[in-house]
Amino acid sequence: MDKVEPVERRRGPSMDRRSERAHRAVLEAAAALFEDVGYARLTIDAVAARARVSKATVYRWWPNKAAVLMEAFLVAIERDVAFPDSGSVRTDLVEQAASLAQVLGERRLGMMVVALLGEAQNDDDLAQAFRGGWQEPRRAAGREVLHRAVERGQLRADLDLELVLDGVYGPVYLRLLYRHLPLDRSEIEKLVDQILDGIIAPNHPQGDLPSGAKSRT
Amino acid sequence: MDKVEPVERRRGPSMDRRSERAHRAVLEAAAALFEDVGYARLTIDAVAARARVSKATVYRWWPNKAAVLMEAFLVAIERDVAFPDSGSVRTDLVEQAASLAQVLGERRLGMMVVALLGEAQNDDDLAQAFRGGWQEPRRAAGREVLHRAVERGQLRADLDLELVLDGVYGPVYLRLLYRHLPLDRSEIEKLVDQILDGIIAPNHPQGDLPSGAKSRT
Amino acid sequence: MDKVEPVERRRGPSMDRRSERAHRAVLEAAAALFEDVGYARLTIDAVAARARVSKATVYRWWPNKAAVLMEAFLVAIERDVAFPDSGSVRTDLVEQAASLAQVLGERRLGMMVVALLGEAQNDDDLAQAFRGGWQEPRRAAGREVLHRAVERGQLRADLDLELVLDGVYGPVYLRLLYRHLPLDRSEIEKLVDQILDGIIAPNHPQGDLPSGAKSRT
Amino acid sequence: MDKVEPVERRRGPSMDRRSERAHRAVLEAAAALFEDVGYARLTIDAVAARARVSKATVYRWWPNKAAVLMEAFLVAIERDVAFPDSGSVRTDLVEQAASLAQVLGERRLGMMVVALLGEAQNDDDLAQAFRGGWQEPRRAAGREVLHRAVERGQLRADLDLELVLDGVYGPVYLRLLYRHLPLDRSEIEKLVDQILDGIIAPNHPQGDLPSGAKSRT
DNA sequence: TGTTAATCGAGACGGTACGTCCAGTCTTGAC
DNA sequence: GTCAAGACTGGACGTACCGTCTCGATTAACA
Repeated sequence: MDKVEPVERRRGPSMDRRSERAHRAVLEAAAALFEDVGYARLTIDAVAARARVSKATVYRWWPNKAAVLMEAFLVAIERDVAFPDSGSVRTDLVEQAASLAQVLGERRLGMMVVALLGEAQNDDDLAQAFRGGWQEPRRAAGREVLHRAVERGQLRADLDLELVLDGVYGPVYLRLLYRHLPLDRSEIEKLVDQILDGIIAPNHPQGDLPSGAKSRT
Repeated sequence: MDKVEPVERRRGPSMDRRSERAHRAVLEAAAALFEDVGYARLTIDAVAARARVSKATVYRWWPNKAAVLMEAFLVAIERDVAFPDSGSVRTDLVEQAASLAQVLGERRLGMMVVALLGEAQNDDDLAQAFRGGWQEPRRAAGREVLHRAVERGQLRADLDLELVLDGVYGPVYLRLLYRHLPLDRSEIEKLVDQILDGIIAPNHPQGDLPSGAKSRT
Repeated sequence: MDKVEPVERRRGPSMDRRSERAHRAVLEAAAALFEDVGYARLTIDAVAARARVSKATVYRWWPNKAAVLMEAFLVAIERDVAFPDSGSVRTDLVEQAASLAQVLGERRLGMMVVALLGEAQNDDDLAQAFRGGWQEPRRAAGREVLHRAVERGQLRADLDLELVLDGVYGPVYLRLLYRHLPLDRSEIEKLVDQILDGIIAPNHPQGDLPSGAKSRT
Repeated sequence: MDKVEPVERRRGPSMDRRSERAHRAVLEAAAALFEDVGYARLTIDAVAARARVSKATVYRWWPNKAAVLMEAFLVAIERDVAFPDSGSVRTDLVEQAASLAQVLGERRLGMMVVALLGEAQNDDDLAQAFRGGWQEPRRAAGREVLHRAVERGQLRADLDLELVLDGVYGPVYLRLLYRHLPLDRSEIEKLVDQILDGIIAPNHPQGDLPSGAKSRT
């Protein structure tokens, strides 16, 4: 991901002239304030004040606080995308799940994701920016890892890769957003093992095994 | 679950008698308005007006709109908890995942979950009510299913059941809250199969199999 | 004038319940601030702050700052209307002109009149309130004085009383609003004499005397 | 009045060349917009936009919108000054009052006078420009007329000419700015007659006639 | 004729106030 | 004695202008 190009930014011949300083200051202020007070109590007034920028300037470049926060989030995480290729699916998946867990596990970023997810339910522009800037690049990386593993014969050929991706990322999200239990490195390894190997007891006659599984014993 | 007893509800001597109509009307109004305008634009004023109740009455029984919505959510879903016991893990897990998908897939309820999840990040009372009224009962049912399967020898004995629960519920949440892809019955079945059986190719020499898996070949 | 009934005040069954304290405080604050900073720099924010009232309360009862100021003005001057009846037109007119001069000559009130006059050019509600609350009562008093004088035979019977009123009040306004020259009591007396007696030289053959005047020599 | 030389105009070496088009365009735009929206809603932004001139250019030549409007007003009326000398005071005064009434009676110009009068209350530069560019030339013309009439013996020698000027102009202002009654040519003639001849009934014993008047019967 | 400094348009900037909306508290009058 | 009705303070909203400030682009007078 070379450059975040937020959907809500108006483009024009003279856009470049706009104050880079103001732009950065707003994003930093938004991130800092978000950490202090959370999304609901975050106000554009406060962001503008902390960034020593006028409110009008904020509204000139972003349509609402969700958009500001989205860009702040994307800036904060954009360097973290990883396309590992160790030759081992297991290692690569652990790597990716851990990278995701690192972002979501950081209090500030995790809360941002929930907040943005909430807003995106009612804001298509936001949803699109979220998907394009955050979700899809990560899934693309995961898809790549899985694809290579299938080609190497490490994974079954008949997999629905999207479903596998959900199988890996879903539990990470769930743990870190509900925060019902911690998710450290060793848990992530257990999770990946579980996904790779399945959970059924070996050598046990299962009355209802699916075709793929049946052939395995 | 006989009765939802929301933590945030203040109790008083005459509460049960006088407020019954008002109480119900508020929850109905909140649910209806939420559907129309979403969480952010839902106002206590509007709820009170629609319920033909004074704002003071709303504040007498709930501390804020998140609490109102939480109770409305819990009322709306409480009949849906399922403790299936078909004798087959696969069937039971599909049943439970489908039950969850049904709730989250219903536009109104799914949005409520995200909204409440967002609010709960900064509101411990809310988080507790959410866990106690929604999340934990469902996990308990799932845990029960898994426990029985382990006892029957259908699942491996060394499993971390919490991690398995996350493995089942996580993907369902992910799909339905990000809405990147649909999740119908057949997808749910594929998901459960995938979890049960794992995804590694059979008979393929995996250089990095975990200990548990290694012993299986 | 028993009661000022500002046009912009919404009437309803529960209007009387509104906080008398807030109402008074707003008018006082508006008058005080007007004196300090003038009309253009008078802000509703400042009025609300000084009155220790929320901005919403101001806007609940008045549509804009001109309306607030109008009511403040009417409250400030309403006790000053005079219906003198000394038996002498001259005395009565001097009395009334002096009363007007006293209001307009007071820096704060004079400036209010100009400001309100300016706003009233583009605001019919305001113009009507201004006429009804300020201008017309005073003209009515003047009309009464003139009418009695005509009946007593002190003034010519063929006068256009409205024009006479303009002849008396006009110069007072002009002096006090342009402030080109002062207007003290003795000037007012000279003015009234001038109006009563005219300015033509006695016994001088005027080639163009009007009919009424001609018969006078 | 050869040339309007507004106090607020900054002069520079090459001003006359470059700015001519812009200068005129601004004044025209200001006048046109004033007519449309009135003083309060007239904005420099709008003036600049309509004149196809940058805001900076407006501020380069005028300190504020009042100054722009003042110059627009002076440009609009400067050709209207009249120094009539018909030999008859009555005719000359009617002429001058009518000339004033023509300006004030034109909706746009009348509103400008009120607006400028209002602003001038708190802006000495403006007040001075108003007096020098509008008020005083007209009064000078009136003073001249009165002076000649006194010299010819048509008016009493003991008059306070300033008070007489106020007596003529004041009513015209009052009528046209309050707009309580129209003021056409015949009304103006009646007004001048009234001022010249006075309003007291001839041959009526006035108990309180002033000295000048007493000697007249 | 080509250089250069003044002036221009465009419009972003930090501010201030606008007028609206809602949160959450409090008062009143009717039932 | 409760409740609806709704006024209240407080404070954020998003908008509109203010007056200042870069920017290039244009231009007119001088080199």
